[in-house]
Order: sequence, then C-alpha cells, then structure tokens
Amino acid sequence: MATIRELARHCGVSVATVSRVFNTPEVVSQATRQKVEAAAAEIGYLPNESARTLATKKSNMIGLVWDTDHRSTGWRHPFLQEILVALKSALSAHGLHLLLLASGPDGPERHLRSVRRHNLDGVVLIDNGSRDPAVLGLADADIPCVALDLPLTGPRCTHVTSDNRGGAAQAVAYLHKRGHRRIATIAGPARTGPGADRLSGFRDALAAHNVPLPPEYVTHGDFYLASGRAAMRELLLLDTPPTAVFVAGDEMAVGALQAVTEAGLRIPAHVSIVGFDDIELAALIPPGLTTIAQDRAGFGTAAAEALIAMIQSPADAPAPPPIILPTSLVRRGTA
Amino acid sequence: MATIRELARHCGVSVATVSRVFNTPEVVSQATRQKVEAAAAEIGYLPNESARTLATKKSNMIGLVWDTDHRSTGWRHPFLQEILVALKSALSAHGLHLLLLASGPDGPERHLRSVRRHNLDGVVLIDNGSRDPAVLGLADADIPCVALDLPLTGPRCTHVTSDNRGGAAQAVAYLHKRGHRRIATIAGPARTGPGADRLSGFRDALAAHNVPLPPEYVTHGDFYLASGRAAMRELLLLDTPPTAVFVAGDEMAVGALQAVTEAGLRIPAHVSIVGFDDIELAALIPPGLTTIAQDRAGFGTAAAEALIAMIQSPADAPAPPPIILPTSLVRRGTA
DNA sequence: CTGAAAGCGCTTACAG
DNA sequence: CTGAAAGCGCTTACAG
Repeated sequence: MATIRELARHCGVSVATVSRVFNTPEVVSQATRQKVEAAAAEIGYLPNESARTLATKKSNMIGLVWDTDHRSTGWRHPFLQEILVALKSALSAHGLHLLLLASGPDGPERHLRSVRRHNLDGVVLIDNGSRDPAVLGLADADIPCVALDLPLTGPRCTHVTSDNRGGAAQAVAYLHKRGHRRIATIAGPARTGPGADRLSGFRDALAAHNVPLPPEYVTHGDFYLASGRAAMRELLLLDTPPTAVFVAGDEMAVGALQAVTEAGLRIPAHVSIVGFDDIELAALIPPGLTTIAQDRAGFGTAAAEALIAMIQSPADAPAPPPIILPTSLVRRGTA
Repeated sequence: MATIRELARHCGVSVATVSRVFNTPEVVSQATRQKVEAAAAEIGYLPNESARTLATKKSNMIGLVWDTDHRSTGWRHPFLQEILVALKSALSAHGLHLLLLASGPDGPERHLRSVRRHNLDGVVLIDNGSRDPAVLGLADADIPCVALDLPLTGPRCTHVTSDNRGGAAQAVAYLHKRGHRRIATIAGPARTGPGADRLSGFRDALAAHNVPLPPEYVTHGDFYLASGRAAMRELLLLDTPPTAVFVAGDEMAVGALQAVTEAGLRIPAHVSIVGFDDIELAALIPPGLTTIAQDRAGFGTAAAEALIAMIQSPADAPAPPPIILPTSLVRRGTA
C-alpha cells in the first residue's frame, strides 16, 4: 500500500500538496494536479481512511442502529430491506458508508459509545418497538440522528414516518363510502408510534364520519400474524360483529383473513378488511389484500437527506422538522 | 472526548500502560490495572478506533458487498435480512462490525479499494447473480473473504451455500415416492450457483430413479414470480404435461401456482409443485407450498465462523473448505 | 511490570 | 500556489 509520502516523493511535491489535490483540488495548479493524479493512478495510491478520520474527526460513516433481536422486542420493521437499499444508495451519493453497529456490552451509553469511538458523522435509528434507553439517549446527544417510525426529536435529531393518522383516515373513508357503519380495528402496540397513531387516526376519522365506535371494536395485536388471527376471532364472536375491520398491519391482516376463512365466512361478503403497509404478500394472498401503502423507498431517501442536511449545517442549527410520508390506498379484493 | 494521554495523566501512569490495560491486561499489575479502569470509567474514556486502526492496521470491521441494484442484476437474495441478522450477531460476539460498502466509482477494483482504504479485516459477498469482476477480484486478493451462494474460492476465500443438488434430489425422491413419473422443472438462471446446481441435482436424481426427462420438461426462470408463472403456462400447454414440477425458487413457485389456478386446474390434484427456499410466503399462500427449506441463519453464522477462522490464521494458511448447508423438505399442500 | 520514543498516514494552519 | 511542521490518538518494540 503506497502512502501519501511515497506518492509525494514519486512526483516531487510535498505531502501537503498531494493531500490538497485530493481534498481541495481547486487550490492547486492544474499542472501539478494532473501530475499528482497521474502518479496516483500509476502507483495505485489510496488514501487511508483511518488516518483521515484521525486527522479530521470525520469518518464519512453513518451508524445504523437496528436491534436485530426482534423476537424479544416484539417488532420487526416490515420494510427493513427496502429501507436499507434506499438508505445505502442515497448515502453513497454523498460518499457516506453505513456501519451496522455491533451491540457491545449493555448499558444506556451503548450506542453513543460506538458513535464516539468511530467518529461517526451521524446515525439512523430503526424502531424496534422497545423503549431502549440506549436508543433514546442518542436523540439528546450532539450527533446528527434520524429515527425511523420513532417520534424522536432533539437538538440534532429528527424522524421520518408515514402519515399513519392520515392513512387510517383513508381506510375509514373508503370503508364508509362502501357503506360500512360497523367498523372495528385491530390496532398495533400502543407503545409504537405507528401503532398509536393509526389507532388515534382511526378513532378521529370514525368520529368525523359520525360513526360510533363501541369499545369492543378496538382490539390489539403485536403486528405479527398470529395476533391478528386471534383478534379477528374475538371480533367475529361479538353479538354484533363488525362488517369491516381496519387492521393496523398487513401481517396481522393476513392472520385476520385466515380467521375469517376458518370461521367459514367469506371476504369481503361477510367482512371487509383493510390492512396497512402493502407488504409483498398483500398482492399475492387471495383475494388480494386491500391496504394502505407506505412509501418504502421514501423512508430511506428522506432519512438520508435529513441526515446530510444536518451534517452540513453548523452544530447549533435547528434540526429539520419531522418528515411525514404520504400513504395511499391500494384496492384489492378484501374491501 | 478524553484521550489516552489525559487518562494517563489522570492516574499517573504512562500512555503505554493505559494502552496495555485495554489491550493486554494480563501483563499489567492488578493494582495499576484497577486504578486505570476506575479512572477510565470515571472520566468516560473511550479508545479512538481510527487511531487504533491506524496503528495496528486492523479495523475490526468486515465489509459487506451486496449489490442493492437487484433490478438490473436480476436476483435478490431471498433471505438477505435473516442473513444480515445472523451475520451481525455472530460477528458481534467477536467485536467485529459490519460495514456496508457504498458503491463508489466503478471499475473492477471498486470493492478492493474500499477494503484497502478502510483496512477491513475481511469481507462477505452476497451473490447478486451477476458476474461482477469487482466481486470476483476479491477472491484472488489476500483478504479473508467468504461468498454466499457464489462458488468462489481463493487463497483466503471460501463460500457457503446450501446443498442445492441434494435439495433437488430430496424433491425428486419425494415426488417419485408419491407416484409421479412425469416430473418437470422450472430452473433458475444457469449463471447462478443455486440455479445451476438445483438443475443438475434434479437431472441426476431423475436419472437415478430411472425417470426420463424430456427436454421440454426443462424450463427456465429468473427466480422472480412472473417468470415462474410464464414457465408453468408453457408446461401446461405441452401435449403431455407433467404431473409434478420442481420449481427452483419459491417466488417462481408462487407464480407457477397462479398459472395453474388461472388455467382452471387444481393443486395438487392436477399438478403437484415443490419449491425451494421456504420463504415466509410459502406457509401462507393456500394450499401451502411444499418446498425445500434452507438453513437461513446457518448462512450468516457459517460465514462469520469461516471469516473469523481466516482472520485468526496466518495469511498463508489454506482457506477453510466450502461450507454446504443441509436442506430439508417441508410438506405442505402443493405436493 | 512500566516508561520514553518512534511511528501509523493523513490534514491544516502558518509562512512564504 | 506550495512546503515545513505540528498534530490527530493510539500501539509497540526497546530498555530498564
């Protein structure tokens, strides 16, 4: 591995000059710039990032905090892969790499420690549905940070999420228009932003349409399939079962669908279902799940943009406002 | 951020001693070790990773080469998320982080350059189905490298893949036992390891069972749903259509299933289907897809182990042999 | 068991 | 526009 010193000697300039052609090429004369660039290509010089980071305190790396243990935390993000893809390409455009933080020893400082040790330029948090103090602590720190589906804000922290309330309202409006007046819901965990917001959006929309909501029409699941199935079973057992159900997540909606079928009922003849997320399965499972689609790639690109904006702003500039992505209703067979 | 110098002064020892308590605690006396550790905790000292990497040439980071642009390359790995999870936790146990390599300027040296610049300790390659020279070049380099579902080997390079031939044989054996003698296949792209191996395993197993394989019983898809549907349509149009089809990927199998239904035929009454992968959808799509399951988490843990073994071995030690993960047949409704 | 010193490969005021 | 020099925060022979 050639070093900057060797390259400098190779073309008879100082290391400072070589450094400049890579960092501030505009300040060096065209002639020497070309000379250095040619020599660099010839001997295969590559700047050492550790040395650069040490000198500049900027690593060009963004930390990704994503708790992999979704079995214990009870929620796996439905679009992780797509978010990763979008995030990665948006960050690439600015020369930023993504570092998956290995969970070291526990403690509320856990993630912040990684940030400091690696001089990370920023971090993105993906909600895992738990109230992890190590995650919450990042929001108060001085490092640019954007949370996904977690309503965090802080001096240099913002978040991006779908318009969960609006999406729920879209579902209600649609069902109402189709004539439904007995509309129940299977909500997500109240401790998650999406869970809470979809439920309150649902409530408000019903009220706006003057549709009453009996307490027993509000059931809860954990975003996983089995919980949707169980909740739907309960709903079907009511004295006055609903004619339509807004399910706050597609996986639960598929479970709900199974419960309906198992009860010998038909969809949408006996009960209509509208889900949320538009996961891949939604289009494939018969008769096709009508659902509220989220802007999956939008999560990644919006997060990257917010992050980059903060990184390029002075440390005392206010954080960008939360980004709320629009949702859209996708009509299929269940409603 | 406290530095090692401040910490040293704080407890009246040299920086060398402080360094030792963090790197080779066994060589420092118990008394000074405790003194240093206490002081470190008190002032919140964290070693700077860039400085360590600069000094040691080891970054404790593993690069992940994963081409996100699967639209252009024609294959997205069915288990990426699970592989990531398993990889991340296995690496965490050894204090290794995972760096998603941002694709910089093109060229066959692309990835190798990132490896050098960041002093990566190793890299894992996830096949994207393309014959990218930048990927292939890594195998010949001197850096520990393990490829997933890509039959790469090299001085310090090995790979992990499922027993694709064996899995195909399991499918054939099962169908044969159920009485099928007209067995067709929808193969994956021949340029991918899994595509090629599942097809040759299928061929060999049929031969071993003395079941003839008419050329028109071999169709090809690209692992995506639509191609499976198209291929199945062709098969159903044959003069002597197969009674069973081995589909080399579950997504294609779902497409095949749709084609059968659209043709007004029933599964498995008219045609049986066995897929490969056991994706989540397999269990959910009626009547349940019978398929060959892969050891998803095994990919990640095996890759991590192989990598760590190489990292801990001298550079001239031979690379570990390829790791072939066993598959298993999951019976559901389609066969 | 511990310290002084050189070195890892860069960047960046400061002069010129 | 360019160079000499200090500094970024560690590690690791080498002495003692």
